[in-house]
Amino acid sequence: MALKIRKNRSPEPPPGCPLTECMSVIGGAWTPNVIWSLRAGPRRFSELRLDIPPVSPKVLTMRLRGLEEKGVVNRKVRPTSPPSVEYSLTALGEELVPAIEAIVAVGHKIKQR
Amino acid sequence: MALKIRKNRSPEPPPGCPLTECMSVIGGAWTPNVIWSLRAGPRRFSELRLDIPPVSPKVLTMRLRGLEEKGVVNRKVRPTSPPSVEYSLTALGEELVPAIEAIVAVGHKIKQR
DNA sequence: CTGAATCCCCTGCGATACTG
DNA sequence: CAGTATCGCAGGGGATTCAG
Repeated sequence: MALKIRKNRSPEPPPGCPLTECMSVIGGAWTPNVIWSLRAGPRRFSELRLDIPPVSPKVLTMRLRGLEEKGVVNRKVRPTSPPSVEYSLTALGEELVPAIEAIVAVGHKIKQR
Repeated sequence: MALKIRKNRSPEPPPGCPLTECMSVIGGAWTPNVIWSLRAGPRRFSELRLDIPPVSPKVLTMRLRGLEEKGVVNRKVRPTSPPSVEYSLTALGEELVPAIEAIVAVGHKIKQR
């Protein structure tokens, strides 16, 4: 009965390719903005929301969690009375700042047309 | 009547932001691979397909068209008997090679973990 | 050979409301 | 403050087929 087995379905380029590997890190919506914002120093959750107004808390959380588990950002919970959580770039996270900078630089060039 | 006008529906960060601007260029699936492939020199349609096997012709065309209209690649039709089209990076296109390189470099770092 | 046209599924993301 | 839960839609991208 025409049982199509499930065509490969590889929505993304082969994992293992460094290019793809990194794109999966910065590819999500708002991700570059988050990193860009963190680049200047540690930021709390709500501060990030202020830095990037249109992002919803859900997505911000998703990005932060994703980045955390990829070792790009640190999540430090401060046991204060009003809970506060501080996010910062790890060493690895710092590594991709230049990449983002390169992207921003090209962005300028593109805008100029 | 609580008519919330807003609802902006801005699936993407504000256009005008250079970061976003560039991400919209290299953000599509396979786009970085295409640029990466073109980096070494001009390539024809089918050559690109060989370079990036899993990409479908439809998507490849979409990417190429998108990149063309953003002034990143040149499309040169050769009026040969079997039609052949050559794609190459424009000056602007060359500009974003470093960005991709930076991304690839980070990709390596990430893989090493 | 280089695409254009179709179909269709899947995920990502937005919005909103609720909790510790 | 810092998230979590739920819902829903739109669009991106895969497969396949047709055309100049």
